[in-house]
Amino acid sequence: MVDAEDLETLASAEPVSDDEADGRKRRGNATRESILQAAADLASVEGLEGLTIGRLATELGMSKSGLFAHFGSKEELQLATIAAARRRFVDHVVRPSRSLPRGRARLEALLEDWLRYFRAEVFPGGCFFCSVKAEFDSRPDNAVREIVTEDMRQFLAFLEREIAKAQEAGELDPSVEPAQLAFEFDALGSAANQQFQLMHDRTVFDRAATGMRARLGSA
Amino acid sequence: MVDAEDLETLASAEPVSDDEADGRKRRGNATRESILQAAADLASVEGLEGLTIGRLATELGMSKSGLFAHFGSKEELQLATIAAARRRFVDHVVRPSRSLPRGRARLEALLEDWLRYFRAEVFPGGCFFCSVKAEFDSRPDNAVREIVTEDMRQFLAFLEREIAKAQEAGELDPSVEPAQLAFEFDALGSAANQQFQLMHDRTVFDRAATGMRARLGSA
DNA sequence: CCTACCGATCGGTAGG
DNA sequence: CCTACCGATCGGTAGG
Repeated sequence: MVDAEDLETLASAEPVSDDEADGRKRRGNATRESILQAAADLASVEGLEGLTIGRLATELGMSKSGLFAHFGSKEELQLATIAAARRRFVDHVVRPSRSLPRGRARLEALLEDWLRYFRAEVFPGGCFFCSVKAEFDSRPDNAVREIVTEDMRQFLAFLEREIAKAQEAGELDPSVEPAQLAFEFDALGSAANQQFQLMHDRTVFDRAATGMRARLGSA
Repeated sequence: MVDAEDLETLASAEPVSDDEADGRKRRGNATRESILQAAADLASVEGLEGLTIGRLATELGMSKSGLFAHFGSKEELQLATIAAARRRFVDHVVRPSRSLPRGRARLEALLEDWLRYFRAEVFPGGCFFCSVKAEFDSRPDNAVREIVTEDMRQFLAFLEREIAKAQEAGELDPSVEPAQLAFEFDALGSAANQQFQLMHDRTVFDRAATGMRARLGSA
C-alpha cells in the first residue's frame, strides 16, 4: 500500500503549475492558499463542520458567495482545507528530519519535531489532524473521514519505517515490533496534544518525551 | 484537590429524590434520564454542538419546545448530557473493579474494563469523553470545556491512586512515578479508542493491552 | 469577485 | 407537554 521509500502522498501537495505566463492563475493560487491556511487555522479550533463559509468570509473580508465560488461545495472546502493543513504538517513534522541519515538519530529528531509542532501550536487549536479525526471518526460514508483515516495510516506507516531503519542500523532493540512501537509513539504524542489543549500545562510534553525515551531504550 | 479515598465526584450523580409520594417527579426524572441517555448517544457520534434540540426531539418523537422545556438552554442540555454520560462511564469503567481489594489485580481489572468499554462501544460513537474533549479543547471560557477538563483530571488522579496502591502492596515497580504511568495508560487507551473508531480494526486493543502490560512489568 | 436572494434549520419564546 | 412563531445563520444559487 505504502512504498517503504515513498512519502510522496504524505509530502506532496497539488503542484503549483508554472507553465503559464500570466500571473492570474498564480495570484489565484496564492489567494486560494491564503484562504485555505486561514480555513485550517479556524478548523483546528472550531472543527471542520464549525468552519462555516460565512464566518471564514467575514474573517477574510470577503463576501460569502465570493469565497464560495472558489469551491463547489462545503465538502470541497473541507477537503481542500485538509490538503492545506497536510502541507503545513509536512513542513513542520515530516520534512525537517529527512535531511539526516536514516537511523535512531533521525527517528529521535522526528519525534522531537512532532512534539515541538504541538508545543508551538502550529495550528491555533492544537494539531489539526487530531481535531478532525475525533470530529469525523464515527461518521460513516464521509469523504473527510476517509481521507484523514488514510493520512493517519500513512503517518503510522512512516513512523514504522523510521523505527525499522533504526533497528536495521543496530541502534534500536530489534525485538520490538515496529507497528507496536509506532502505535505507542502516536498514543503518547496525541495524548500530550490533547491534554495540553485542555490544561495548558507544558509538562505533558515531558511526560510524552519520557514515555518515548523509555520505549526507545538505551541502545 | 481530590481525596485519595474519594471517588464521589466521578461516581456521584444528582440523587433521585425519593421523599415525595406522587410519581410525577419520578416519572419526570425517568423521562429526563431517557432523554439524556439518548442525547449522550447522539453526542458521541455528532458531538455536543451537533447535538441539536430539533434532531434530538425528532428522534424521541417529541416537539422541539417540549424537549427544550426540560432544560433552560442548549448549554444546560449539554451539561446535563455530560452528567448522564458520566453515570454510564462510571457504571462500565469505574465501578466494576471497586469490589476487588486494592492492588495490582484491581488496577489490571480497571484497565481491562476501560478497554472493554471502548471495544463494546458503550457509546455508539466511541468514548463520549474522548469526543467531547477533542471538540471543546480549544474553546476558551466554555463551561463544557471546563467540566470535561475536570473529569479528565479526576480520571487521571483515579488511575494514579490505583497505581500507587499497587506499588504500596509491593505488586508494582515503585520506581515508576504514578502520574507518569497514568499518563501513559490514558494515552494508550485513548489512542485505541480513536484508531478503532477510524479503522474498525480491533487489533488496536491488543496494541493498547500490550503497551499497558509492558508498563506494568512482570513484578 | 459582488448583491440579492432561496429554503432549511438553528436556539429560543409566547401562550396555552 | 403542544402549536405557532421569532431573528439569525446555514449551505447554496441566480445573475452580473
